[in-house]
Amino acid sequence: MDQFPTAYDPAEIEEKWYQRWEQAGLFEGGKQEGRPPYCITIPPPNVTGSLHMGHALNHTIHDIVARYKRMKGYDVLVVPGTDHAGIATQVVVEKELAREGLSRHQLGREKFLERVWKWKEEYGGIILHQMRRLGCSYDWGRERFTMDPGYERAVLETFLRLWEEGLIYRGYRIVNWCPRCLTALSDLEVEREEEGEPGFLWFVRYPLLEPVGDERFITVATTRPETMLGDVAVAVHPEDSRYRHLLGKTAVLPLVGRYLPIIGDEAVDPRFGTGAVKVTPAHDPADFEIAQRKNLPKPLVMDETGTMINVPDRFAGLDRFIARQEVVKALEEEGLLERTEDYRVPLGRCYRCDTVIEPLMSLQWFVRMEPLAQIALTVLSENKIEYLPPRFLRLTIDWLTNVKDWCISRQIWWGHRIPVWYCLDCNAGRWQRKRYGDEDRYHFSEDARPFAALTTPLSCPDCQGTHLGQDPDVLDTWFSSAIWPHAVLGWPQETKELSRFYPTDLMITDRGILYLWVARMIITGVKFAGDIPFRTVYVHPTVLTREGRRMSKSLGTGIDPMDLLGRYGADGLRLGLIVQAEGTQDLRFHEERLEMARNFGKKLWNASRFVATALQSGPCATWEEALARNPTLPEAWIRSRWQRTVLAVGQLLDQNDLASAGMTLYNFLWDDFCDWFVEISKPALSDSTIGPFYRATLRTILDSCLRLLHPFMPFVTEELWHRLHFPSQQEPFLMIARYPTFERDHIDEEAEKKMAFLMELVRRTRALKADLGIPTAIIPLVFAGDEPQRRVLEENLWWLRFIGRWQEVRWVAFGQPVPGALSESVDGAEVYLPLSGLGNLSKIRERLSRQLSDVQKESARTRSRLSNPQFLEKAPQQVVQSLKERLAELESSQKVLQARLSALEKFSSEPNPSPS
RNA sequence: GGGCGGUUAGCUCAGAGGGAGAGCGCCUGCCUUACAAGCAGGAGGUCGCAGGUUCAAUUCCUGCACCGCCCA
Repeated sequence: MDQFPTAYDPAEIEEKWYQRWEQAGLFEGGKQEGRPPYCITIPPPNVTGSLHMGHALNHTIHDIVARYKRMKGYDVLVVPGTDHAGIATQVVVEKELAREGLSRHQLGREKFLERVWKWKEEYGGIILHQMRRLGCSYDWGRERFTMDPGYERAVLETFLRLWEEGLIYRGYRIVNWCPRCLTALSDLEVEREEEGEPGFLWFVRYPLLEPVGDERFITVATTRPETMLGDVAVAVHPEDSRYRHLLGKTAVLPLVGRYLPIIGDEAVDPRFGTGAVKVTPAHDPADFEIAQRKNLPKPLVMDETGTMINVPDRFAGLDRFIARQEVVKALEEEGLLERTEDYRVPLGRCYRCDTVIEPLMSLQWFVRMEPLAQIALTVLSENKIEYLPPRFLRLTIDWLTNVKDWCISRQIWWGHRIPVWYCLDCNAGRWQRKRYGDEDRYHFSEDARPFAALTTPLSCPDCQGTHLGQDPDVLDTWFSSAIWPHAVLGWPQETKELSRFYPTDLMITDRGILYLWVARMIITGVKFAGDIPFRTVYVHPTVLTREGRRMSKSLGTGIDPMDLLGRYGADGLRLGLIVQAEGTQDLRFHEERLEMARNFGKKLWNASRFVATALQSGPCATWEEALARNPTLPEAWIRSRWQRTVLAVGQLLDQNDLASAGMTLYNFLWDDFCDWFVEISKPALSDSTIGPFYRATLRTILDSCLRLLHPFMPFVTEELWHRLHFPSQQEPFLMIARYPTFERDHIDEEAEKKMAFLMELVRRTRALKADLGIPTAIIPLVFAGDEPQRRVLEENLWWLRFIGRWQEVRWVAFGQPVPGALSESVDGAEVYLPLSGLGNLSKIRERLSRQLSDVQKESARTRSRLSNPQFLEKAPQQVVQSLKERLAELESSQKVLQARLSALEKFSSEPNPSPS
């Protein structure tokens, strides 16, 4: 055997085994036709990203499941990949350019895209590399990127099919607009402070065209006064008695002079401000809706850069925030500003550049969602997809039921360009060319006639003209990730991957993208790939800080998992993270759990080192020989406990309760195996009769536990498995060894009961000695018990003596006084510690009194319950019976405790008791 | 405003209609020949509050409070 180092260095072995696994092709899926397929496609992270704690947990789960299924005999395929992350990536490269004093417009679209690709080739692999360090056993040969040529084909195909069904349209809507990135953003790309940001609420008087009684104004409140220049109405709640008499009257827009009808609309919140609001359809989503309902015009007063347009000269060309100040100043001058209040303004900010988002009406492409949502609702209502935890199914159904149309266009360059063209001749007058720096951007008006094509068309299908202009927009990144599971398997081609691995089995994700991503995958999967994309959606907890706050780089609350990995090893990070991910709770990350996991790795290492040494210390029986023989009690016990662990871990993993599975292994290995069986085996190993069989048991159970634990801690288990050279090693790697299966024959309740008795005996005598302050002393023992107890004690004295530090054991009959001794009772048996000298008795007295009072309280409670006639009548007989038995036990132990206490008094009055 | 989740030991969390659990932390004693990242022993909780159902509620129901998330 190689030298077995006393210390265990994760860094070295992790690197080594990952390379060997990969070289041996163990990560590759789809190579074992004879086995049932099991497939997961990972949620593709942003190509610009690096691993954060959420990813670390997500991929720990992925890999535990993948390794478990592989060892269970599945042909496992995990497809990794990255998402091109349109805006995020574009911004990163733009920043790089800015450092060179360049802008993307100076470069031009094509050159800029070349730069982004170059950047992607250089840095885009970082996050996948970090997954490798975590130990992820993914099929790297099948890595996909959402802008790969094949994938792009699938994206365009999807667009075209939706187009042909008339599910894609173009129109004016309010979108989240970033005036710096010059693009629309999805809700997910907008960050909002829960409480809003500090700002003001301005109360502005709008003069009435004709006074109504004494009233000459209607006052509206607004947080964005500059947008008033685009007002088309004043609205109040139709039931609002304060304003009912003004409905149908006309106000005059200050600074502009436009006439504004005063209208009633249910959407107005009477509690906001004065209850009267200005209606600015092109710059507010709620106002847009009102304008739709009431057929009002929607004038734009701001362009895409946030500059004021179509406004009086005084404000034209001003930036929106300057314009705000100017408008307020002008209102003051005209005496129309009633007052100003401090106010928390609900603002959105661009998640990439932090610019304040402008709700802006703009011409965008949309997917008509209602008919598509129906597809998903059908499969969900048929329970074809299991959600864990199940409540997320209902939330998804709710979302789909009230789904809104999906804005899929983005005004950026990096992404899948929308495959739509316009004939410049046929659409003469419906387009204009605008210059942004060096960029020519075509703007096609709403009534321009587009056509879609999979590849760049050469001529107009109508006039055969060749002056074509492509729509400048690219698709929302989520449009391409919505087809991820079937697209990575080769769709639209009918690949053998698709037929073998689709539908996939598991989608592991955070709840944050349940709607924007998971629900959409279900839609496209069913619609285009003909079946659900995955059978189970596993929603794992969100990783929070120890204080329960979100982890984010900008808040400075983020923790770098790679740093943790360096300090605790990949195994420590994995186990330490997964045991925190219990239930449906969010996970408040505690580094202490990583410490626990790392200590456990060390414990496992040392236990294995012990077993290795033990195997060298004498002959080892084969497992078959060990089974053929009548086992000693500790052997029968540990086998039984071991099999219960095998059973529990398997069941827990099948239920995706990875945290409990991990802790079950932790507890068995640490408590039962290390603390008891390894200790018991020490005296056994030097015995030539049973030594060989103990070696066999140590070896077999350790082998089994390394297998059980491998999905959680792949590196250290693989290393140890090779160091120990188990005879069971038919496979070249633990990673592909067979996962243990439950063997009922080893379950031995009798042995467990007997061992529980002996273990308790050991614990009680140890506690007694600890209370006396002589924990390590080797002392004699007197025992009074029934025949079976006496027999089991006698048969096991060889190790009990060692483990309990008992000198000798003497037998007495029940009730026979043992002078000068302290006693404890276990299961009705009495054990006495005759003492030659006095330790400190106060602790014992304290403990006895506490126990006595506990028992007294408990028996009083039990007695009163048993004296309740209704309880006796209505409760199940079983319950009544067990309570009666319990009362008897309590009463007898009460007597024993009392006797022991009074003996103690006597004991302390004899200064020098001599052991009898 | 609507919906959902949570409230159990100092911390993080399991649990179950009839005797309160784990890990970490804490206290005490130990370098006992696998392991001090360890071993042994120990302390610590009217299970958020108020009602209700039940022979029996920390567990089921209702309301409330507080924390968090999602949607508007």
